[in-house]
Amino acid sequence: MRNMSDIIEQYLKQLIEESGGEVVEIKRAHIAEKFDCVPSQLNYVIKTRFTNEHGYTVESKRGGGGYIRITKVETHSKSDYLARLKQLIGDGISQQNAKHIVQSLMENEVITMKEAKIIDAVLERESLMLDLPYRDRLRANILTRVIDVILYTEE
Amino acid sequence: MRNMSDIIEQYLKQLIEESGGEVVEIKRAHIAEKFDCVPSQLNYVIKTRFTNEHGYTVESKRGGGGYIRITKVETHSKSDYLARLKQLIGDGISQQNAKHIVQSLMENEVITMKEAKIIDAVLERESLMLDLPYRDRLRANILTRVIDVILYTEE
DNA sequence: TATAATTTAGTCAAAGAAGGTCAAAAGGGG
DNA sequence: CCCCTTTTGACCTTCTTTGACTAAATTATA
Repeated sequence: MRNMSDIIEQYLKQLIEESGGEVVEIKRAHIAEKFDCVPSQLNYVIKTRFTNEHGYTVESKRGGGGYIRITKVETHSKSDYLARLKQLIGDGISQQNAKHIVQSLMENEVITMKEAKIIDAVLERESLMLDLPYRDRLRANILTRVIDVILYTEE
Repeated sequence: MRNMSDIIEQYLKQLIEESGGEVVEIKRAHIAEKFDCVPSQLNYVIKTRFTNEHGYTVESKRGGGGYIRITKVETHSKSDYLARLKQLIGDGISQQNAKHIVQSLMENEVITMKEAKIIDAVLERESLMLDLPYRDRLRANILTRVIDVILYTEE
């Protein structure tokens, strides 16, 4: 791991793993102290690596007994999971968020790495040949249809 | 060796060799300092000597903890065939012809049925949201890039 | 009980740390 | 000499780190 944010990301994922793979609750200041960084770095890590597109939900509470709770979104029902992704995509999506979704699909073993690479390649801005905001609309349209294919394809 | 670029090329290949022959990860600024050249010379070396055609894949990340990773990939055994398909596609292709190409890829076991369905879905006119003749150009562009991924993806 | 103090977490923008691009200048081989 | 390759540097984009300021909950106090 090359930087603090990556290290913290790994640490949090490990905590989730250890606690049954579903959820983890932390104290921001405590983690910050453990890794000798400012508390707001935790917010940065969460905002860039534990988004909905990545398949996580984050809740928190301030004040005494405050916490940050990161929950891994349930993906056991494939159709629910894919429906949720379609909702996230909506009618426009950035390349970055699309990549996060594809990554999530792969981590949840809905697609293979090769399939992920193919889909990623399709969704790159250089592939789509359009300017914003049309490009994000096109990307959303394509990705949604790909997800439908995945949903209706027996393996 | 007569020039800096050749020397750096050899050095990087040696690094790959030493690390098991597959991959090397460098810091651009660090290598530049070692060879006393400007950092962008590394980009030149990579762009001219570590391309896909040369059998390498390059990834990188900016910011703190950034890196450049060069991976040696085995080019696909069916590369002649894939090159021919790319030529066939040119800079425009109909949905029907695209389907034929995807079918051919599957029959030649270059892609699986699921991969074929995904690619087909991407290339349908309803996915591409454009009117002719732009749609056929977009389809050609996407399919060409997909073939490149297949070409340079380890199986 | 209302208010003040304390304890958490959130936001945002600036600074820092890489790598990328592009085009001009410099070299070298025919 | 001419053309192609290499070298160089100014400027750009992306990602990370940091800290000042803000907001919300809880706890202590008048």
